[in-house]
Amino acid sequence: MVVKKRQYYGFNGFHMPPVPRAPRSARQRGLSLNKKKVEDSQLCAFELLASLAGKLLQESESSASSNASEANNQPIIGGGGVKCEQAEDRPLKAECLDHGSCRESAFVTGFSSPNGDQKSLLNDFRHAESYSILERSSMISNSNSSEKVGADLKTVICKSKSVCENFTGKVEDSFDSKVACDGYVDNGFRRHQVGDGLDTGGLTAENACSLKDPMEMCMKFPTLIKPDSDVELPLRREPVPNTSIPRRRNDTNWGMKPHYRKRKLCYSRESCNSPDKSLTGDKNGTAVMLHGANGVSSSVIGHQSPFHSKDSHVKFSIKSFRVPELFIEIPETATVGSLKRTVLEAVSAVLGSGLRVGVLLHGMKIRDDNRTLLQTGMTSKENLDTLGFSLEPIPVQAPPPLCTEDPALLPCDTSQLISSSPTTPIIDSGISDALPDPPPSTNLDTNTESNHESVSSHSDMVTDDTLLDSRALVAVPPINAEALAMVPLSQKSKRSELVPRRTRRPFSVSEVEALVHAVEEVGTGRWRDVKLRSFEDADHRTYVDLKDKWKTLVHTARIAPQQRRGEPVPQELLDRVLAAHAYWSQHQAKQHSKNQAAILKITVAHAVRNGVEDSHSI
DNA sequence: GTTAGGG
DNA sequence: CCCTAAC
Repeated sequence: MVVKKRQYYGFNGFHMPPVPRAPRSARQRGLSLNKKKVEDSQLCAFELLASLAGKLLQESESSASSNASEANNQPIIGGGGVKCEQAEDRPLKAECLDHGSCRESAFVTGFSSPNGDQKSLLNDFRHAESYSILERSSMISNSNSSEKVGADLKTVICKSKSVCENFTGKVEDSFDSKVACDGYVDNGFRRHQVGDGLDTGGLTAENACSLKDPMEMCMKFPTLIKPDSDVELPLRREPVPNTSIPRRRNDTNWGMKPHYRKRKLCYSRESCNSPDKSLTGDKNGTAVMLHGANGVSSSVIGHQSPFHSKDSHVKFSIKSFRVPELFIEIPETATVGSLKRTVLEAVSAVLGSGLRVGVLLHGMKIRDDNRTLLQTGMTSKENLDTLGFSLEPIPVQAPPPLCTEDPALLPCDTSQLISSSPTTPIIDSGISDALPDPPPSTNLDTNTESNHESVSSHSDMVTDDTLLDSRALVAVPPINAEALAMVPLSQKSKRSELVPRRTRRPFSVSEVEALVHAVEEVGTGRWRDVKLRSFEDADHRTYVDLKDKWKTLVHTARIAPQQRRGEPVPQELLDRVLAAHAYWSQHQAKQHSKNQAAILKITVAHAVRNGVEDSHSI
């Protein structure tokens, strides 16, 4: 199973950074290479949580009958995951059932080592307001440890009720969670919940342990987790504005960081590992957004419960949505408060402009709304892992320059999508980084992330996050679209309004004659000379006008007389036009000396022709 | 600023 | 005639 997972990630091209125990900094960078252990551990936590949650839900939902089979079959995507799930399932279920409320919320807080050294706790949370959170804190460190740990732990947060209920199969994702993590994980929140869970008597550590090896769980988890979801605006999230800032700094400590370079992988793993990642993800995500433009990817958790034969339902838990990128430029002297406001405004603008939801599977946007989940393959576990939702600005008028939203722009979309989607690895992050702005980051939030590493914390409000990430935050969508639209319009209007079209002044026969004569002498291609020679005093006749008139004269001469409009031009002049045009077309006219000769030739030719005719007539 | 062409 | 690209 693990292998699969890896492959999966591999597909993405990202390697999850291992994280488990090493200090974040170490992990993130150096360790990143070490995927296995760390990752696994991390993953496990999530997976466990997810799996547990999912199972609980499923069971609660489904009849008991399905359970056994499910456990076997359901393995989460990751092979390892499967086991965990299975093992876990029952215990969890039992727990849930006992409690009866499991579906409402299940939380797992600390996970311990597989061996049992570590403890894992599974808690039930019932507070509606609270969101269930799965953390793998213990893995990293003591759950008690506080914020940092929490941060690292970060993981999946769900709205307790809705989410939990929804969870069926696994829980994925997470990156996003960063926000969630921030908020909750830190501090008190986490503890609080934990405490609740314990008190509640929900799942206990024991249970958790029983579930399985944390390691395994972790392993699985990763698979579940999707990298793509980067940032998130957790729906649920409570605002924690004030705290947010401080936290972030803390977050940084947390160590999450972003690896933007591979956002996905980073996310996934990091997220698992630490909350930072989420932040990172944001950033990365942001970057991604830039590319893509649009949207917003969401961290989604999809659960599927294939087992239930009854009516198969696919459950999705959408933790958060990434906010479209916003670009914020603000003076260094601006206050943090103003920065927040600025970001908030930007975010509000984006959200307020109207959004539509996009569904991505395997990084591909599913545009056909008529397809069933089954048809799209969304019901399969594997696919679920790659499932993602995106918020896209509704194209208001002109499609934004970016490809962002418009589905029409496949490439862009794809890229974006891809980036967002966990499955596909994304490059953007790199780009974003590149773009970066060291400066901006510095200004804005230094803390946030000038380094990817430093993490921004999710803890902060979305806004905050946004800001942080912001180094490049731009609400691409609506704003750009409008702006774009505006530009063109304005331009058009300009011309008409500002510079009224000149009044039409048809050439008189005499003017035509003068023009023909001039062209015969200097040739075509020397309109300025023609102007000077024959229309010097005619201010309303520019050399461009003369050129255009010659063009029309040639055309007129070539068409049937009946087709000609306007004041009739003597055929004689039209003949001269054709003669001169033919001549100069072959001679490139340019030298005056030659011109003179040319003139003669032309004249002669013309005369000859006429003469011939005349002779005949005569 | 001119040319050359498309609109 | 306008608008632009290309000189």
